[in-house]
Amino acid sequence: MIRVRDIRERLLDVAQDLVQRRGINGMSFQDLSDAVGIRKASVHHHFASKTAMVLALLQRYRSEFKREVELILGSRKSAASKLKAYFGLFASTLKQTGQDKGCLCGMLAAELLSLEAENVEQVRGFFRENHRFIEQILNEGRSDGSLAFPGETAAMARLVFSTLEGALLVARCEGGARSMETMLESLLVLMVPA
Amino acid sequence: MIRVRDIRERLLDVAQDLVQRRGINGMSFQDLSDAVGIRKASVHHHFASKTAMVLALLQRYRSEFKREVELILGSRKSAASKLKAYFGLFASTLKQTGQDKGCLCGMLAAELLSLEAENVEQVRGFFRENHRFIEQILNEGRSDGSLAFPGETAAMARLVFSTLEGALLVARCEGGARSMETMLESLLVLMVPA
DNA sequence: GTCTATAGCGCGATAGAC
DNA sequence: GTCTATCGCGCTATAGAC
Repeated sequence: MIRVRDIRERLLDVAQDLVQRRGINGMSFQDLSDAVGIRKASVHHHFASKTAMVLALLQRYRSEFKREVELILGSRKSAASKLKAYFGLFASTLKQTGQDKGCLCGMLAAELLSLEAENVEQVRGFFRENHRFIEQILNEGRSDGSLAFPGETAAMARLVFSTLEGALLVARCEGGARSMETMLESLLVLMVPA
Repeated sequence: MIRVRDIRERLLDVAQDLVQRRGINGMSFQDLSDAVGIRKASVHHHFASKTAMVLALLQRYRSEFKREVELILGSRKSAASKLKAYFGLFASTLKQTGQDKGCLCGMLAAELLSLEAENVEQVRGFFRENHRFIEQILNEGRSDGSLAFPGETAAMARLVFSTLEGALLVARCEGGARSMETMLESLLVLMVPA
C-alpha cells in the first residue's frame, strides 16, 4: 500500500524551496496551494498563520542542519577535512536546480524586519549555533595542526560563517555554483598551514 | 530663500533607506507617500512604476558608491590602507540608526527573483564592478608589499567581496556594528604579511 | 506637480458545509 | 481534512480635475 507523504511535510518542503528562492515576502499560501494541490483554506488547516508556518520551517531546518553538522563533527577526520565538509553543506544548496536557492536563514536574515520576534530569535539561534560549530572545528584544527590562522577562534568562526553566507548570496546572483566552490576553496587555503 | 530639496531626490532617499532595511518586497509607494508627504498617486508622477524606481535607486547607488571607491583608489596610501578604507564603506552602513541597514545590492540580491531583468543586471553589474575594485587593490598590495595572500587576485577579490556582503547580512541580524568591525579587522589581518 | 477617486488584483485569514 | 465562499485589507497603477 502506497503511503502518500504527510501533507504537512510536503507543504513544508514546498515552502522551504520557495523561501530559499524568493524570500518570505515573495511567496504566499496560494503558491503552496498550487504546488501541493489543496485549496488555500486547507493550507490554513495545517498552519494557522504564516508566522506559524515560518516557525515550523525554521525548526525543521535547524534540526536537519544540526544533524548533518554533527555527523561531520563526529567523523574521524582531520579538522581541515571537517571544515571542508561543513563548507559543502552551503555549496550543495547552490548546486540544486536553477542555482538560485540561498540559505533559508540567510534569506530570512535579509528580510528580518518582516519577521515576528519568535522567528527572528530562531534565525539568530541558527547563526549563533553555527558560530559554535565552526569554533569547535577551528579549535580542533589548532590542536591537530591541520588549520592555522591568526587571532581568536571565536572571531575567526564568525568571519568564516559570514563568508559562507555572503558567498551564497553573491554567487547565487553572479557566478553560480562554480564561483561558490572556487571561493570556498580559496577560503580553505587561507587557513591551511603554510 | 530656502530651497526645498528636489522631491524626486527625497523620494529616492526614503526608498533607499526602506529597501536597505526591509527589502524591496517589504516597502511600498504608500510608505514613500507617508514619509515624504505627498499622495501615492503623486509618487507615480516621479516614478512610472516600482521597477523604474528601483532602477533609479540602483543607478544612483552605484554612481555614488563608485565615486567613493575611486576617491579611495586615487589616494596616496598603501594598498592595505586602501583596503581598510574600502571595508569602511560597508561597515559604515551598519553604524547608522538602528544598525539594521544592509547593502542595497545585497538586499536586492536576496530578492533577486522579484526583480525585472534590467534591475537584475544592475545588481550583477555592482558585484562585478566591486570585484574589479578589490582586485585592483589586491594587485597593488602585492606590488607595494602591504598585502600577502595565496592564489590569484581575482579569486581572492571575489572571496573578499562575498565576505563583506555576508558580514553585513549576518552582523545586521546578530552581533551588530561591533561584530562587523571585528570581522573586518580579522579579514584584514589574514591578508597582511606575516 | 499634486490631488481625489477608483480599478483590479493578490494577500492572509475565517466561517461553515461536507 | 478538504472544500466553497467571502471578508477586509494593501498593493500597483491609472483617469482626470485643479
